[in-house]
Amino acid sequence: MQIYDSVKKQKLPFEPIRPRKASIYVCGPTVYDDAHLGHARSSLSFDLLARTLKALRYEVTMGKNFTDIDDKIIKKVQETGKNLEEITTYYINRYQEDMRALGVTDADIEPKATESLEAMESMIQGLIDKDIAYVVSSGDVYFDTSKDSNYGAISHQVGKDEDNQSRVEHTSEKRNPKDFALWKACHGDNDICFDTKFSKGRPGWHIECSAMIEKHFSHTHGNDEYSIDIHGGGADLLFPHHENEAAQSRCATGHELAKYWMHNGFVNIDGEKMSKSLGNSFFVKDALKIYDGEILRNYLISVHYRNDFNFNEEDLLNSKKRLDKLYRLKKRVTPTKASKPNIKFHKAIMEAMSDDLNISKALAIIEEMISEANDKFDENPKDKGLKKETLANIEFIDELLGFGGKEPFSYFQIGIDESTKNKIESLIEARNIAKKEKDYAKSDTIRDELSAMGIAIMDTSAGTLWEKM
RNA sequence: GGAGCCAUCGCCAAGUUGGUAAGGCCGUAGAUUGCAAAUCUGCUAUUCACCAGUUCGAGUCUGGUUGGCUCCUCCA
Repeated sequence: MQIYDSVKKQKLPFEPIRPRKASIYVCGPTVYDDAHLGHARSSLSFDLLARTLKALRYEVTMGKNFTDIDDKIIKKVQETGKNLEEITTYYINRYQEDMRALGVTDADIEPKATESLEAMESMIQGLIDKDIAYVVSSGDVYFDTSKDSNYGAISHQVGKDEDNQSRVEHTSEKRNPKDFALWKACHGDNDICFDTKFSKGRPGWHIECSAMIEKHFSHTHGNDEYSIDIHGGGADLLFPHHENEAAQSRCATGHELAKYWMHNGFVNIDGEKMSKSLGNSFFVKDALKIYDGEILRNYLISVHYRNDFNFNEEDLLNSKKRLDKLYRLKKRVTPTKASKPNIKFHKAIMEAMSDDLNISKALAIIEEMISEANDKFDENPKDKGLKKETLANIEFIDELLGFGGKEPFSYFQIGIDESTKNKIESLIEARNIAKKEKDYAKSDTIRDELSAMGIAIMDTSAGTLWEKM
């Protein structure tokens, strides 16, 4: 397995800390709103990574956090009058609903920040004791970046000159402009805070990941050089979030946070960055109202995870056509029992995915498999051995890439109710009778009627089949 | 001001340590079909934004130009 390490900026062979084991931690969402397509893509990228590692027989432990204490959540609490837990539970549930609809496998560990406050407190206290962190008069606790000689190793973008036009706000009590908050003291009565030895307040954004990784993963790795194998997240998190995480953990624990760092690219909508200010945020929930989760998944994983993704309907439809082809092939082999996937096919796909998740190559290999199988079935529609193997191929695709797992006839009938189905069936029957009597005018009229209903039909050796267009 | 990324057929998009351009969509010609649809077959980039260099050889390396984009502030 080769993965691209965005810190070392090169593809590296994956050599886990512990043989045959892979620990992955991905930065999850801050739960103050519904998940948008960007969350989906990040989730999907690392889902693909975990699936690939599992297929390579690694024992994968996947962790993904929920940031459930944060300024924006508090703002929501104040706006709605609901309490913190009501809000975060609501959005966590909705997030999980969405990700499951997209076929994302649940993480093994899904820690919440509010459940890890002791771990954060002790990590911060440790840093204060070492004089790497300091408490200012307001009660805020800052990390002293000048105490970490490796600060900047992750993002490579910490300049030596302090007089650059950085947009970091200058707080007079900070020792260095780059210092960041580990703990924010509470402000006013409406604030939500927790008591600690240093002050009443709440955690800064970066500390939670460090603390949660330490809490949930460190015991599995003991005194190794690294806490976890792979740390992932969106490309925007590289700086400052991951830089700061790495610095805290390094200074608090004496070992590096992660052996490999991976970052996924952004989702743009019709060429524009998705953002609230542009009014083009696309929530997964809204997308799911229009498109089936499997179709969305298939589309969102079709571009390499490191590239930016430009979401638009034309490409989505293109991607859906590719999925349709897979399911039409599945129709041709249904019903049958799967045997074993074709060895060459299996190997080729695994090789592609082992190369830093080369999904484009994998998809191309699938296209070849589909067209080869169709070709053979055109010659011999009853090739039992091939049917079993083809089904096994498709099941393998489903397990590794997470699509193609539906019953093929129902795939083409998503969103059509029973009574419509019955109507379609009887129209097809009437058309077949007309065809038998060579009354083509009538049979064509019926076909037009069906197509007006959005139903396409196809006469095959196995009878007349229909699909939702 | 600083750090970094990208530019391959009408569209989406691969391209390993440099060796002579995957795949899909669209289009088109044919097989099949009562006609369609589905399926299959053929065709569809002497060329990789531009310029210069290294090399026997460069989409792939180096330098420069142009054009997009991201981060440095909450952000997947």
